[in-house]
Amino acid sequence: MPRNTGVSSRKTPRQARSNELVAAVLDAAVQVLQSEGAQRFTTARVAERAGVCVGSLYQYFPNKAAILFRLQSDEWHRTSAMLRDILEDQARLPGARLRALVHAFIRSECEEAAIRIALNDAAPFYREAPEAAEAHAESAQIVQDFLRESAPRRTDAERRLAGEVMKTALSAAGSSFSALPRTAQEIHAYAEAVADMLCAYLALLENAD
Amino acid sequence: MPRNTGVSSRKTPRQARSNELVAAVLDAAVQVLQSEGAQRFTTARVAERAGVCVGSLYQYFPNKAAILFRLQSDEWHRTSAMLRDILEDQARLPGARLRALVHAFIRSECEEAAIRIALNDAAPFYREAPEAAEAHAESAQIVQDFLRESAPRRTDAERRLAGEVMKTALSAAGSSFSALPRTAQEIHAYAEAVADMLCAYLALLENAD
DNA sequence: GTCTATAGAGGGATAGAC
DNA sequence: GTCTATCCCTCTATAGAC
Repeated sequence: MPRNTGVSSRKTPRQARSNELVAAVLDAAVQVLQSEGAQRFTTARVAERAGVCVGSLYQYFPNKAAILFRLQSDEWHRTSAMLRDILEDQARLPGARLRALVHAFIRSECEEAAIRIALNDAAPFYREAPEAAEAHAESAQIVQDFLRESAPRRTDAERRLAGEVMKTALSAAGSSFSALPRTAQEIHAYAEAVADMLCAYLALLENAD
Repeated sequence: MPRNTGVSSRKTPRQARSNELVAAVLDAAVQVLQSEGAQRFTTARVAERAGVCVGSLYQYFPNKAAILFRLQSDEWHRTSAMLRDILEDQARLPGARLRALVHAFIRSECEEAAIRIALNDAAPFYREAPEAAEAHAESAQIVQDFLRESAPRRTDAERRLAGEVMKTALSAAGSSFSALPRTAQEIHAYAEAVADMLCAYLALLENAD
């Protein structure tokens, strides 16, 4: 039980201990996804890697999908936070913000490519979860706020559509590009091209019809 | 054996008969994917739906992945043909061709949404196949030819990058949008927004630096 | 709370009869 | 060429000891 070998676990109260187990499981889940892929992602493997037994795992996660969803959910929140941080930065022009976001996003996708691909493969297992819709709405709202500021002459409906298109394009660019290992130069060049496209679209939206 | 009840099968030569079985299996595979989803896509179910036995199925397909790959491959070829037909139409301006392509593509994605989602979910099973790379290269070449014509002042490297970005954006727009059932109006409005983005990018590429 | 052991279900692929 | 029967494996989830 690697994570519990320290003295600390002995003195840790119940609640924290359970959190440690949860943390260990999630940590192990990431490792299993990366090293074995979504197809070989099993509760047994996760439990073994986490140094706990399957039974314990099922005390904190109702099923396999819950583990995967939790990983995806954490990822979504990190992404939303990045979105918000960059797009709400009033000190820069909208176009510059958008360009910065693209670079940051593509870079981060490349950094955790293996886990992201595997999570994507596992999507069928957690796709139905209601929280998935919430996470989507959260990031959509951030983009909406950004567009309301930068393209005030457009209607809400136009902005909703445009935001959807931009978000989809960026997200797909990240997924597809990070499927292969990339050098820093490649990442920069690709992000620049994506930013060119999104910024050209933004410029179009900024102007009146 | 629904597909072989006709008299024709009795007189059909061996080769054609084997093709009939292959066709029946592929047909059934599509139905199973649509009605049951990728997770419940099993050789047994496909065979049952095709009205053949598992053993026969395995005489024409070495394994489950081969069936799925064949479906995806057929889909890729259809898409490539559409790409070529529209983008090579010299009678229209590049921007108009691109816009037409977007509309045609989004519409076609919405028409076969269920099967496409399921095939996507099944991607881990056939992703490694070498033919996957070929199919990708084929459509990439078509886009390259289009960009060479419409953005002649760009370098090959710039066009390669831009083509990749555009293809990814369009493909993702189709996948993501068609995940939910859509009305004709919604389809048109969404395609229009995607076309706006891609055409804005194309206009940028058409101009010199 | 945590462990071991296993029930129970399902699926991929094949052997061997016809 | 086609079918039936089935082997063998993997996996999820739980029961019950400690």
